[in-house]
Amino acid sequence: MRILLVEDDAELSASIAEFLELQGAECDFAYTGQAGVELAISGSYEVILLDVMLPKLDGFDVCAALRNHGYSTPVLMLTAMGTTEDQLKGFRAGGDDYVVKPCPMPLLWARINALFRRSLNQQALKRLGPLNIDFEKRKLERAGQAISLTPTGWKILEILLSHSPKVVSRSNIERFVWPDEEPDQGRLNVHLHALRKALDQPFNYPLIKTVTGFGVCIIDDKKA
Amino acid sequence: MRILLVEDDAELSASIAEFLELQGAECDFAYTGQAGVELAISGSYEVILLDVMLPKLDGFDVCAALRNHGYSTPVLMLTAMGTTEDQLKGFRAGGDDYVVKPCPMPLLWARINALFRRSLNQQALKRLGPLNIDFEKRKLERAGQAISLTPTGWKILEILLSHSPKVVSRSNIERFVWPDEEPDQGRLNVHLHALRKALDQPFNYPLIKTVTGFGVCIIDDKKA
DNA sequence: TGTCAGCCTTAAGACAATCTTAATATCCTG
DNA sequence: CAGGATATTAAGATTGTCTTAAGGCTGACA
Repeated sequence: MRILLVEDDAELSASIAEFLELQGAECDFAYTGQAGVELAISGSYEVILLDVMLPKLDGFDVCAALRNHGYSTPVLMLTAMGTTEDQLKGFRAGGDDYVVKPCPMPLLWARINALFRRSLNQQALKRLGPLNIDFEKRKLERAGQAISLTPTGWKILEILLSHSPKVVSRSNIERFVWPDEEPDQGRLNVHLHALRKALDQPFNYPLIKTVTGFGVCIIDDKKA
Repeated sequence: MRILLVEDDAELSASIAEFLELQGAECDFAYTGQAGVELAISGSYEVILLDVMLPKLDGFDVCAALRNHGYSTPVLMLTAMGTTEDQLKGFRAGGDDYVVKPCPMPLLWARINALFRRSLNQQALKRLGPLNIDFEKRKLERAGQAISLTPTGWKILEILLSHSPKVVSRSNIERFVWPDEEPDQGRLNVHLHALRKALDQPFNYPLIKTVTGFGVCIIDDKKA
């Protein structure tokens, strides 16, 4: 998971980043609101952590700026203040969640994951080539033909779709499907195989491709 | 990874270097800002650690000087001061990150790696002459024709591109591709050859050139 | 409470891609 | 032209991925 951390206190920033990277996230920094906006627009982050108290452009401004630019990346507001008014202000600016510093790291991580999960699910209805996906109803069709998946199959499909057409590493899939467990590629391989059996095998060309050494991706591409 | 450490406290310098070398990095020293600038310009370092408090030319000056010379090597500022103003000053001079001393070595190492990784990813250079490179999709085209690479091939291409048009020494390539292993030019030659076979051989002129005694580089230049 | 179906995990072996080694050839530089 | 540096090739080792099957777990339901 790629996270953008916008926080002017370098020390705090460092300790948060250290923790996030320990969890396997990739963390970029911005130390000013200005830089935050620029990075958020250029880079592709899955979640943005945004300190409220920043010089000049504060967290609210950054968030509002992003939303005005049409960016919907989930934003988690970080702040030392805990009053209701501030919270409301944060949400009015388009923040998706709100955490009061200092907060225990595991809590922060949980909130980040919740946000990420939610943002993925917002793609209730999706299409990819011959695929029709409805995450809410858990209905899936390829070329008009219904396909049924197991819960794990859905999760794998979910993360593959959300990154398509990029390659997703096996370890990222694992972290997404089994967030609190030891990595174990064995089972992932089995589930991947099951997913392919349901999604690709009955049809004329595969959507799920493996890129040896890097991971897998889902693309609608008859050749590749 | 080659790191330049610019720090006037010889004792601190030594202890940092000891740790870095334990992690497999190669560490050069400068004890004055002056020497730091010269080394940074002559040698090719992947990351520069820069103490802020230096006699005469201080860290900010060194960093600014480098940027003015067109050098974009990532700079990690080291300092005992932790105020917001100092941080801002560091960043305005073009520093990429900021660590407050004393900081735990593993944290320092994490930041160095994060910087390094980011600098590689910032290859906005997704193109080089007839080459189209997409690291996220792991897709590569030359003159519109798809080329597939092995993981090692990608890594070599990555470091060549990130230094282009400069020559990259074989030992630097090795350190990048096999960070925790003994150097062994044998295999590097084999992989280089494979890369050329995929990238150059099927086409009318080579992009990868060897500069005997110094290393190799990737340039789009039909003559040279 | 016992049974069953669906799902998940483990394990083992097959297969494929990639890597390394090593032996030999060729190229450069002084 | 000699010697080191680089290139080439092929075989064998290693690692990554796929496939299958058996057994375990869990929740629904009688």
